[in-house]
Amino acid sequence: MNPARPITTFRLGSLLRLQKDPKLALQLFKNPNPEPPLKPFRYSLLSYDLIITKLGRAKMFNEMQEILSQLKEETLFTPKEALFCDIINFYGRAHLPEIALKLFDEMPSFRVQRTVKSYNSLLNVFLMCKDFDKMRELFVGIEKLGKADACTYNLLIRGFCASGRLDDAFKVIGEMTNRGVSPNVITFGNLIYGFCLHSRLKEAFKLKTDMVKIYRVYPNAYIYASLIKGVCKNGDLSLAYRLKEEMIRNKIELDSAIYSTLISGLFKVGRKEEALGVWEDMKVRGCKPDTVTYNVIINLFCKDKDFEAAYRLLDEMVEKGCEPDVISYNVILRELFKEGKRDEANDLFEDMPRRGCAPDVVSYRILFDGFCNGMQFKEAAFILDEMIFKGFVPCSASICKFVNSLCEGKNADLLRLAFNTLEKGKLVTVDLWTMAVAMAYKDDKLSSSFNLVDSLIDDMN
DNA sequence: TTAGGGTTAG
Repeated sequence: MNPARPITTFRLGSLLRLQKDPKLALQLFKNPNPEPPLKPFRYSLLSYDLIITKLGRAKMFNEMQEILSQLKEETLFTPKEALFCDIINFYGRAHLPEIALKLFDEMPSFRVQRTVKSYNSLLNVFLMCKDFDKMRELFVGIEKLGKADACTYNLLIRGFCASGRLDDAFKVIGEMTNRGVSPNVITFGNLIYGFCLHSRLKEAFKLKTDMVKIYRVYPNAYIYASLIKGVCKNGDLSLAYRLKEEMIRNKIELDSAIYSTLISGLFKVGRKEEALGVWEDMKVRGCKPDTVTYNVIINLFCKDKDFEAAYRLLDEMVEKGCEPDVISYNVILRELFKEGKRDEANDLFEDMPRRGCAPDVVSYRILFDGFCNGMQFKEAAFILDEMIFKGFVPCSASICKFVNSLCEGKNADLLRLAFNTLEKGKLVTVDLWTMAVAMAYKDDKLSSSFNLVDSLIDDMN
């Protein structure tokens, strides 16, 4: 960097935009010029927006709070409400609803006027966290801020659907129209999605008719996707095809979601060739497959034990700039284990970070269960330790099975190691203790068994 | 980025 050219307010914005690493971006923000400045650096609102959203996306909340405190002291400009919507959303995704609420309450001290937009963002946080009581409580309090809009009611509908209260969800339409808010295509989409999810297809289709007849709102691709998935789950593939034809007739674009649903539905009922036909048709019609579509096809080849084809698809995704995600890998990992290709699976798992994809809780569970089923308990213990260290938890049934196997195999060393690991994750239950103690007593060498129990207890303390 | 669909498995 040329020291003769100090970084200006404007240039900091451009540099922040380019810096992908949030830590480096923060460094740059805090110290734009290495030389001690003659006068304090003047930040732009854009720089604040960029650094705060970068830190929020990276879940670097302490650092983000620090910048927010600094922003609060700026008097030359007032931040936009949209920035606070973003931050509230970041806290929601991190399952920190109380902090989101606190920030919402503090907005006026940033000289930001709260409207129904930030209120809806907050409502969405409690929806994400499945705190439906709190949603209801917030909804009752909205009058203080303004009028609930369609988005507010749509969030409420999702809350009811998520808690299985479909009839209450349906009643929201009446409530909103009574208050002069018109239901929109998202309102009907949410309801149809809920009905389809609970296999109440008749009501879903009735709503699709009524939304047009009564409200003059027309179904879009989102709604067709829910319906197609619903009828596929029911095994009615001909109806799924008819819905697709109806979309073409109504000039609704067949997007990748529609194709993913159809291909997946066809494959699940054993119509593999037809599924591959739709996959070809999709490409012929110029609809670009995305990560989800590729995942559906990868799943198809994996279930067919054609791992070479699955790997080829992973490469094709990278070539086409459509990055494989954790599901792409989990699909392959699961099938590799099912086929007993545990070494190959482990290699792929270990290669994931290099390929730019961090394993998630599902990946770890696949490995842990896979090694247990293959009686590779040492490897299972190793994965267990790694996953618990990362804050992921195995299924309780898997832990039980694992401990049971170690007991049956009288594998005292691994058992001690496993208890140690499980304790770190606070996962040792009474059942597991009972199993270990029973094993100790069953052993004819009673004295050494007491030693085992003692050492298990010692390790805990 | 105020709200919605489709893929793993459970």
